[in-house]
Amino acid sequence: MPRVGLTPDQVVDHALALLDEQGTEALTLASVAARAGVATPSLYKHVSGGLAELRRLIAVRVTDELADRLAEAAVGRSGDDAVTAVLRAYQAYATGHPHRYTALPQAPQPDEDLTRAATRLVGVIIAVLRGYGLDGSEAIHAARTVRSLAHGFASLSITGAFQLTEDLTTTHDRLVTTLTTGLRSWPRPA
Amino acid sequence: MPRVGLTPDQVVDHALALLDEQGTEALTLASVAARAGVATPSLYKHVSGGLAELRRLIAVRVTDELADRLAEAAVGRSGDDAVTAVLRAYQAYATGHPHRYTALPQAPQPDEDLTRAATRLVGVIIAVLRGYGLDGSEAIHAARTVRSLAHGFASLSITGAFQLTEDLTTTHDRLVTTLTTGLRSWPRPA
DNA sequence: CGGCTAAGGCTATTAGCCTTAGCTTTATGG
DNA sequence: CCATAAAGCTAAGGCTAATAGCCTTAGCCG
Repeated sequence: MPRVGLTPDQVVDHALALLDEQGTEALTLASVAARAGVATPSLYKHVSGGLAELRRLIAVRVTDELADRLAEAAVGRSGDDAVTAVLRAYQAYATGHPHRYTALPQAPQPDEDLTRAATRLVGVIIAVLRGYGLDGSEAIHAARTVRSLAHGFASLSITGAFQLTEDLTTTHDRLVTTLTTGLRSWPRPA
Repeated sequence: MPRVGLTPDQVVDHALALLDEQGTEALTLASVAARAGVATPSLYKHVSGGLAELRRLIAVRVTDELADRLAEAAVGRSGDDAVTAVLRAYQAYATGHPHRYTALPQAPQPDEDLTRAATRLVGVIIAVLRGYGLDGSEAIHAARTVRSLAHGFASLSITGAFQLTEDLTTTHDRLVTTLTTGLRSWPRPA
């Protein structure tokens, strides 16, 4: 039994590869173990919480990835330009890695690492909103609106909920315009 | 073995009750069968496709319910008033039946009944959009935007993705305003 | 260099799930 | 009254996650 030399990060790597290739259904400890060249119970040496923890680790990793993409898209831009770029990056990530994106919201209990990653993601949005003069509570409400639009469109388009033949890119453009218009006229506290 | 006299609809009833009470994890054929007073394999007499079909039937039922609520909310209203009422009804249904709502998007393959129910739901939105003079392709894009916002906010709020203390109702109000503003200035084909 | 310890593998086992096969009973219609 | 179809059952197979306990490797420390 040659030692494979697995680490938690490598386990997550294998899990993400399986997720990308075969979807959420195929993500089982058995399949991850097979891919890592190890018996199923051996995974518990690295991911002691079993499947639940693996899913948590995946959510953290994916949230971090997404936050990276949004941060990259925002750099060097401001205002409508920044919001547009961030929303496009969001949608590009979601459609480019549909199974990863779908695996995101299944992390139930509030976890410290996940909270940190999510906070970073929200931070990017909040930063972009400063270009509209928004901060404090109104920036929070605006950021939630941004996330709702981005997530809703991503989620619905991934699951194939938009059945008609109209171009999705056009829909996304309209959606972005709606958002930027709303942000420009966002209520300012007195 | 006294005959229970089960029907597919009753199986779905029991499944929904379990879903409401104990969440998605607890929705198994075994638990549904126990609740119906029947051995697990007997369910296949009514839901021949097993768990997959049961989930499909649930999605159809929930989509129909949601469409009903939206239609009720829209009746007798128009314009911003109608959009506001529809979005509030949407969010009220989602938060009132979080597990049902979460069970919605897992229906993978395009099913005839599900398509019919979803079409009815979209129809309510399209009808409301006529109050803004929207029809044709632009109405489709606008309806997708409406769904994205409604679904995104519902999904994120149900899963607890909004962690800060700011009032969710206020966020929803802002979100609705953003949407109505966008609809009023929606691009009209020449 | 010897030995101890901890980590990373393994097999075996349990419990629970979905699903199929085949039998038995009930209810119903002719 | 009987035949048949529907609706229940038990049994069994194959999958999953998870736990328990054993063995071996690697590395460190005296």
